[in-house]
Amino acid sequence: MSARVLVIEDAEAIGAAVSSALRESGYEVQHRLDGRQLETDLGRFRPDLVVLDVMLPGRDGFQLLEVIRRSSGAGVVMLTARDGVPDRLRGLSGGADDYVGKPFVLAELVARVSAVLRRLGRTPSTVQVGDLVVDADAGVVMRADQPIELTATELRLLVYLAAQRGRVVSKTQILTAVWGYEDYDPNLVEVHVSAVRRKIEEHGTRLVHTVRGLGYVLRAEE
Amino acid sequence: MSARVLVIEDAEAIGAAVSSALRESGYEVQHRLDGRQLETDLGRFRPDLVVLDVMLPGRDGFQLLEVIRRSSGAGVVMLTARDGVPDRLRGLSGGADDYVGKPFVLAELVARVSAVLRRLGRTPSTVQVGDLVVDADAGVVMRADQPIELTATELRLLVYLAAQRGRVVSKTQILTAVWGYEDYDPNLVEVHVSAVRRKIEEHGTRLVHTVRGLGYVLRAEE
DNA sequence: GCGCAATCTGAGCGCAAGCTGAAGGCGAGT
DNA sequence: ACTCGCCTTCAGCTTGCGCTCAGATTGCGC
Repeated sequence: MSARVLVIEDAEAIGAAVSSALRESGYEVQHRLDGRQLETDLGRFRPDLVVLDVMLPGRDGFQLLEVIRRSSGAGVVMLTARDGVPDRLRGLSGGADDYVGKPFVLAELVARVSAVLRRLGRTPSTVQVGDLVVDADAGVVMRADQPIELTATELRLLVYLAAQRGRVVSKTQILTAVWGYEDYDPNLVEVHVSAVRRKIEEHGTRLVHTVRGLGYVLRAEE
Repeated sequence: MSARVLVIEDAEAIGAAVSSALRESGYEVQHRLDGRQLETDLGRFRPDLVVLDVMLPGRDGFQLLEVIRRSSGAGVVMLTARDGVPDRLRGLSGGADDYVGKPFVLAELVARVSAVLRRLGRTPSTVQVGDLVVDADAGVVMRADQPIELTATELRLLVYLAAQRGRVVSKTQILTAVWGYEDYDPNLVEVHVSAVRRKIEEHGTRLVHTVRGLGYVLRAEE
């Protein structure tokens, strides 16, 4: 069900932060400090996607990228230092599926990882909850076959809730996943949940349920 | 079975309180006043998680964090003074799995420790007792495949009982684990146990058993 | 069986959590 | 420069949770 992501990043700090952010988004994650056992990991862990730092001790990211391409169908998202054009071009021409320039916001990386996985078909692009269909790739939301117009933020919020459907997510989780914030402003989430509700529940039953003191769930029944 | 937690906190009082709260939640705990013998502890005690104060004599929390990351797979929860943004960011970018700002409620710390351990896969996320399923992560409780609506407090209480299933827990233990209270008000626990029972035992057998003079147990049979 | 302590539970109140309409500010497009 | 739409902040309102209390009930010790 949930996709496997291998993170290769020698900076402990970043690697750990990335790993836990991805875990919170529901992926199964393994973290390595270098690419030494890459071949073994590809065989054993069989990741659907690899998050790859460019600057690594031993073999660098581009060498590892080739290894991955040669022996696995995994997607690759590269972390390039300082969004420099040279690296960028090289990464793309080397066949990375996407790249993120450091420093980056965790939420952005998670979003790109999800996008690549969807493109590869490893993650369903559309989620259905009752008569609501959320197509994260196309950015389209339909309720009872009627298209619904959402703003960018509302869409990100709903996509996140859809990815976590059936599970209660706290406002803090939503804040970090959708906005990448660290500071806690519950009302910001409330306002946008309210907006989403107004649009998707206008002609139908309640889908975004409030769980007082805990957060929100996207769920059809009850 | 039970996870090992290493607490490094120079304030005796706080360290002792944290340790005993964690012990009451079923963890095996060791408490150190500084990080001098951290490497030894990591090797001998092999903690699954380290609760780390930021302000410490000798090496500070961030230095210790690096040591832990380098030589152990343990999770890390940091205690940052006064929830200040700088510390907070530094903690995250430093790769802590979570952080708790002082002053904090014991129950919150325990909850976060449990959450991190679950994420790391050291503790099962769902507990099953008879036909009752408690998924602490998703915040969902089911009885005989029927979802049950609990309030935040009721859920925390049930999650705690589920984590201790089969073991008799006293009202004091429940109070510190769920509320973080120091003062003893048995009725508070009784009221909420009553509420939980009403909801989860409405269409089924008794699960939360009273053990007069001792406390409560979550158990299927008898 | 009696008495007392432990436990249960219904009721009500206060307040924090959550909702939402309104307004300000900012960026994009014209 | 102006407009338009979106994001965010703010403030007042509503809701329902959690706590306290008190009377009922249970079970243990003698």
